[in-house]
Amino acid sequence: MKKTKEKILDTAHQLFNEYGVADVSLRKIAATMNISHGNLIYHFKTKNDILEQLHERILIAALEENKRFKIEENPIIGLWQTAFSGFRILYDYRFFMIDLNYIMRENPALHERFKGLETVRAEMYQEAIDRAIQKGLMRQPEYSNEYIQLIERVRIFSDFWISSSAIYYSENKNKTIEHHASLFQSMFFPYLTIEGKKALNNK
Amino acid sequence: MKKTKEKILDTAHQLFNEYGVADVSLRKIAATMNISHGNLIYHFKTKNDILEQLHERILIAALEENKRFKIEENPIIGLWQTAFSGFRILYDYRFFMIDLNYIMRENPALHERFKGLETVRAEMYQEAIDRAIQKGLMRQPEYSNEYIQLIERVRIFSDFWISSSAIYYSENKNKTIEHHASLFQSMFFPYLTIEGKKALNNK
DNA sequence: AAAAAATTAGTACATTTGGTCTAAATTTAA
DNA sequence: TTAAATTTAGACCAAATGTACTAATTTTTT
Repeated sequence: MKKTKEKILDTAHQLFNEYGVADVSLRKIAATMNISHGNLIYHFKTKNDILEQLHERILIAALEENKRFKIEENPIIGLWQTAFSGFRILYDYRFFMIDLNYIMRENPALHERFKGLETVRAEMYQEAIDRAIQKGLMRQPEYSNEYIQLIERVRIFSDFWISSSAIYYSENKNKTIEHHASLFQSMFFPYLTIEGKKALNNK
Repeated sequence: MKKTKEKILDTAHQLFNEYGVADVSLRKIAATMNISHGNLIYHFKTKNDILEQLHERILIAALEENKRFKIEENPIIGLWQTAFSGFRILYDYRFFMIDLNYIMRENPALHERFKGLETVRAEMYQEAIDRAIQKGLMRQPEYSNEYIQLIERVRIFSDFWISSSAIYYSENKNKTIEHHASLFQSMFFPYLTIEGKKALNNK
């Protein structure tokens, strides 16, 4: 009977998105779902425990969403697909990215975990770009760390486009995601070869 | 006799950088500087009042720093100079960028002000790029909104490189700033013409 | 020097929060 | 059906916070 546990996570998720992590207390969560404070504490001792569980949910959701795509022979398109599916998930859990620094500060374990995952992601990007160069879809680098810089800029964009949109836009979900997906693509555009661009237009 | 007022701002500034805005209370500020709580309240009713004053300080410091540079004939270099001088100031007030979303959420007036300033900045960037194209330093856009997208990506980078560095780096100030200044430049690199690149190397 | 204004310390109060504990109620297992 | 385990409600406490207020002290003005 883990219904309550799940409902706590659902409620916390919703309140975090609405008010920000810092402004939501365990008591507020309990009050919102009409259970006693003691009951909530029985399931989750601290807010950090809830955040860790929600982070697990994010990872699982992202993994699930990613499975829906078949393997792409064009590494750039494959990379975009992975990124976009992540975009949708993260938007649903946008409190996590908006309050990223706050969460990392309060929860060192999550901080380390998050950094580790980003390392994996960077390696994946590096491999995709290498393959794209081999296939003649992206040009050779003009200086040694050109693509390392691109990857880091892509990481920063991926980590903070939601924060940015929270400040500058208040549009609906789909518009916001599409807009930033387009921005994401535009980061790669100048590095594509003629063939690389052609391959995208045929899609 | 505004010594106390100034000292409150100094202390708040330092504590915000160290612990984050959400975790610093008015009482903590007063305790840190050994004045009574009532005294602090006399000068600043709320934390938002302090934040607004600190934001003023940021703007003034950025303006001052910017004056130190003479006008550049190369619009790209001019743009970089402005950006880098802003980088240094913002790093000193990094709490503001790290807790940007939190601050904007709690303080709608500051939120509007911040958005307004970003609009001005975007226009400045657009003008610099136009001039760079006219001078043959940057290439023509390959599609209609290519440079609008670049500018938005630059904005996101400028707003959040400090947040990113807080998560991924714990190095010293100068190294961090130099690293991200280099990343900033690399955003423009693929759009420069041969002449544009030459003009930079001669610097 | 005296009066007025500004600054400062200190007290008191209501709220919120995290944390602990107990007893009742409910569910599960024997 | 009864016993054991789990879940839930509710009370209690201590710490922190914002807010309001008063009185003392210091500074400035006249």
